[in-house]
Amino acid sequence: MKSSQTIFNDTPLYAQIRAFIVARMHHGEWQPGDRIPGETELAKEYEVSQGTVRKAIDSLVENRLLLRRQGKGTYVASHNSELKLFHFFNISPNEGGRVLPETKVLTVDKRTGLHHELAALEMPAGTEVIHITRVRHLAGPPVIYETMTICANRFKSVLDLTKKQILNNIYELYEQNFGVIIRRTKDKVYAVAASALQAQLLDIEASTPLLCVHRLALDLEDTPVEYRETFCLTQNHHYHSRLS
Amino acid sequence: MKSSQTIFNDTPLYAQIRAFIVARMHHGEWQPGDRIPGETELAKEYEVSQGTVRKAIDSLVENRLLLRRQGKGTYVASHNSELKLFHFFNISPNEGGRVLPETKVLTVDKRTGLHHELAALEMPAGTEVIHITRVRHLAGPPVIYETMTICANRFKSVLDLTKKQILNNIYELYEQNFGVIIRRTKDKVYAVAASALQAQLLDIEASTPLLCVHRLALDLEDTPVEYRETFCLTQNHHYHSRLS
DNA sequence: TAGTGGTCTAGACCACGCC
DNA sequence: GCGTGGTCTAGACCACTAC
Repeated sequence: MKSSQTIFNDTPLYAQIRAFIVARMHHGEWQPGDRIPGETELAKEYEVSQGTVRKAIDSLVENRLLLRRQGKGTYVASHNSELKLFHFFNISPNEGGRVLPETKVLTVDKRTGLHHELAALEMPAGTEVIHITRVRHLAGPPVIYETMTICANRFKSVLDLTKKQILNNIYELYEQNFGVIIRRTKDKVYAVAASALQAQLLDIEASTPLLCVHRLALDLEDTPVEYRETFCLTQNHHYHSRLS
Repeated sequence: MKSSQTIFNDTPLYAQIRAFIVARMHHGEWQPGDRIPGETELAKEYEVSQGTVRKAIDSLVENRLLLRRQGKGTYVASHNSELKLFHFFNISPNEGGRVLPETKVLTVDKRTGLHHELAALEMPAGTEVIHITRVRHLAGPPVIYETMTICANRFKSVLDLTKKQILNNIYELYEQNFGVIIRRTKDKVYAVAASALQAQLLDIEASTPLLCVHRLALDLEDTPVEYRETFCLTQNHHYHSRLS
C-alpha cells in the first residue's frame, strides 16, 4: 500500500486490508457464496505483498467469514452451507446425532420494544421492534418455545412475509433478505419453572423445570441484531457449549 | 528441518514443530509460567525458518497454550494467571461484574467409578476414581453444588490433601501438582428439579429449578481428565457462553 | 496447462522491555 | 544498546482444481 494512501499508520497493514474486505462484504459487493479475487490480485490492488493479504484473509477464515477451497479460490461464507447449519443451534438430543428442528411460527407483531429488549439491543427507549414467537420440535413433540425481537426499521419487510415463509433457520433469512450476517452470539442460561403459557404450548405441567436462554446475536460489526429468549425442555435434550 | 530428519512428510512442517513444542510442555520440560526459547533459537534448533516456528507458535497462542509478551518472550500459559482465572468458570451474577467463588469441600472419596462417569472419562468398567463434592458461594449464600470425578491412579495424591488444601480453582491444582493442563471443556446443560440433598445444601425448597451442567474437561492431548456435575441456582446468577 | 490456495524461506525494519 | 516478538516483503515450490 502506497504511503500516500496509508490513513491509519497506527494499525497494522493486514488489519487495514481485513477491514477493507469486511467493508466490501458488508456493503454487498461480495455476497455470501461469492468468490472473492485471488490473493495475488488483491495484493496488486491494495499494493501490498501477497503475504499481507493472506494474513488478513487468515483471520477472516478463522472467524468463518470466508472459506478457502484449495485450487478454486476464497469464498464468502454462507449460513446455509452445511458447515454453518448447526453452528448457532446448540440444542441436541441426549441420544443420537444432531437433529434439524421443525418450526411453527405462532405470532409476528410490530410493537414498541420492552425495556429489557431495547437495553439488550442497545436501542433508545420507544424504538419499534418486530416480535416473533414460535414453537420448535426435534423429531417428536414440541420441546422449544422461543421469542425473538428485532429492530422494526432494519427488518421492516419481515412483516410482509407469511408465517410459513419465515425460514426455519432465521439467521439465513437475515442474510438472504437483509444482507445481515450473524458473526457471534452471547448466551445467558437459566433454569426456570414453566409458566402457564409455556406449559400449554409444550404440553407439560406448569412449573416443570425449563432451560431458559437469553441470546444476543451480533453482526459483522458487532452491532446487536436480535434478542431471543428460548425456553427448552431438557428431558431428552440438552444445550451444549465448549470452552477452549 | 533437514530432510533426513523429516519423519512425517505428509504433515506440514509447522504442524510438526507445533507437536514438538506441545510434547515438550506435556513432558514437563517447559512448565506453566516458564519462558520458552526465542523464535530464532527454536528455528535454529529445528533447522527451519523463523516464519515456520512463528506459525507453529501462532496456533498455540490461539489455543491459549502459550502467550507472547512483546519484547520479553513467549511463555507457557498458566491457569493461575489473571487472564485464565475465569476462563473455565462461566457462572456470573446477573448484576455486577464477575465474582470469584468461595468453596467448601464436603467429601473426598475413593471408589469404583459409576457407569456413566467411566463412560464420560473413556475408562474401562471397574476403574477406581476419586470423587469430590463441594458447595460454592458467590458473594452470598451457597448457589452451586458440584461433584467431580477423576482417575484415582492419575491423581492418587489428592487423597493425601486435607479438604482445605484442595484449591478453589481445581484446574490450577491439576496443573501445579500433576502437570495436567486443561485445554478445553465440553458442557451439556439441563434444567432439573432440586433433589432433597441439593435443596438442603443450597437452603432452598425441593423441586426448585436448578441448572445442571455435565462437564468433561480434557487435557493437552484431548484425553478426558475430569467429569463434573454442577447444580446451580439461577435466581441471581447465570451460566454464559459465546458462539462465534 | 494455468490459476488458485498452502507452505516455506531469508531477510528487513519496527515497537517494546530491560539493563 | 540488545534481544524479544510484530510486521512486511519478494520470491519459491507444492497440491489441488478446472479446462
